[in-house]
Amino acid sequence: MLKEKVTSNFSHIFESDLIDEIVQVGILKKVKENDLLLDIGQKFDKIPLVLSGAIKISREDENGDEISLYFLEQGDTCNITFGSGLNSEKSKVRGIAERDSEILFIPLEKLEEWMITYKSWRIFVIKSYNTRLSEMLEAIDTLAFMKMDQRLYKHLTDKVKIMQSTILNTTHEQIALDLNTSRVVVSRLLKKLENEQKIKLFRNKIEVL
DNA sequence: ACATTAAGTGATT
DNA sequence: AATCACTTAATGT
Repeated sequence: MLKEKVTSNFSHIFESDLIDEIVQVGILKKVKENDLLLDIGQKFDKIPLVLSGAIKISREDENGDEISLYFLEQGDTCNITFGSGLNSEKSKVRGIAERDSEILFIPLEKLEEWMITYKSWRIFVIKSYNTRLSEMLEAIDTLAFMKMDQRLYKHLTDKVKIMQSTILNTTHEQIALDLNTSRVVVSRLLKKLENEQKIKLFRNKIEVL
């Protein structure tokens, strides 16, 4: 059953020997929406492969203000943990389950081993670094160049993609936290979007049209 | 019925 | 775009 899940996610990338190894050493963990998977400052000896669901990766400043950077989706891995893991550094980001998810944890030693034994693994790691860097750049662009109203709309549409639903069960307050702004600002801009017929507002609920 | 939480709004910086 | 100060609306106990 675990094997099927790994196969369906990775059979196009990994040779069957590697998939067998992944199934052998991987520890499957089912997490619920809003579960904390990895906190800032935490050490880790395992690497997560996302089999299903989505993980929100966020940063935090000295005052405890948070800002979400990007999401990990199925087939993704948190590559930041590769580098830091090998140097036994502490995590610089936080990972929270955005929805119910299945995560396969791989022990760090295996990763090093596979880097040598499996070409497909090397390629996977490099590619994953690449996509993560792209997402990072996108996050920077968003923060640096986009105004709050654009950022808000992007956030909503991103979330629709992640949740695979146009109905978002969230509050203005929660959105404000993700974007590191105030609730009042979010409320006003949402109202504007509603007037533009882009969304519909309810209590604890937003429908993106 | 009352308290709590979410959301709407004008005014000010 | 943020903050204050207040109102209104929805929901839980």
